[in-house]
Amino acid sequence: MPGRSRLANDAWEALLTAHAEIMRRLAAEDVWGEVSMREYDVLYTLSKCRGPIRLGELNRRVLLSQPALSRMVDRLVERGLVRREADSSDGRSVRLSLTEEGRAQQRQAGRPHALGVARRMKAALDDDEMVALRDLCRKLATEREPAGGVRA
Amino acid sequence: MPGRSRLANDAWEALLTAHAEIMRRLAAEDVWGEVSMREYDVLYTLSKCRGPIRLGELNRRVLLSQPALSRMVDRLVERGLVRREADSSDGRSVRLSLTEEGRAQQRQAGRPHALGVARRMKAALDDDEMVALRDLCRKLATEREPAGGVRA
DNA sequence: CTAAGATATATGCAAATGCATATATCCCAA
DNA sequence: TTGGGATATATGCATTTGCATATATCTTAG
Repeated sequence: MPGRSRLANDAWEALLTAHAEIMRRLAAEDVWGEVSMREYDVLYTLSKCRGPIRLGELNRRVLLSQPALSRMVDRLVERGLVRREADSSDGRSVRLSLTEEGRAQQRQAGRPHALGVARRMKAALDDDEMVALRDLCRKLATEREPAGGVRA
Repeated sequence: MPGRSRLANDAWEALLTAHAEIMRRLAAEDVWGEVSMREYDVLYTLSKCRGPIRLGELNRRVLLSQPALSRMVDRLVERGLVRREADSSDGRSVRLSLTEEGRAQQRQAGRPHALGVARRMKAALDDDEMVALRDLCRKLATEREPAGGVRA
């Protein structure tokens, strides 16, 4: 494997490892109380959106299959945390948003969660490093799908 | 939220987003054929180890609950990809390693997978950036658990 | 206007997952 | 040596997930 590809894979592996490591710790420590971590992910994503969004839109930001997400939304609606309304301009679509209760739950779980995240990040990295990490990850996530071929 | 904690959370969120984004693309594109992505993760982890390792050791590197991993190993053993032998020095423990078939499958899935990873990373980042990302992630993953308290 | 194909979400169902707990073994103090 | 507690892995069971596909709606060539 040429050095550059090697490096690319090492970087990806490091990202994977860091992700897994921290996820595990956050899952273990935080008081997720009412909502699971995955549910929190959905609530948090909705909380960041100005208005209602489509299921597919939500799905683009949450790492779950479309059917799994559809059902998770079912449960959250059932529990009164999410509102699911018809889209007047497109009969196939649904508009999803947080209820007040959902927003409250998101905040309640979010506070200690954010503290745990901050504690770990700050323990490992200084400000410049956090900025660098943030920007590199954003760049990575933003990058358009490079055109097809397997041509390394 | 103080600026530094804000920054910490932004960086973490960026990492999460990059992870989800790339994971989704890798899952969609790659020819995972026989093995699922999670199974590949296990096979890959085993392939990197010199000798056999314990289930707990494997579990430390794979983001799955211990019971889920135990059963995934069951299936991989069933399919002849992993060897599970008793540990002579500790009756509670098992020693896990790849079979030849398992190693072959790992390589077969690993090749195109690595190409896909490299293609995406290289499309988004230059060499210096990949080095920086790798090192930051390693630093993050390595950091010892900061002592308890919620004292931000 | 209509039928064929795209798009957005939901469902049936088998498989995988997590939580709680069981089982087997190890370690150590008394 | 023995009993109590730790440690490593496995099991029972309800829930969640993904895959394939169904359903409903939209879009557009003709």
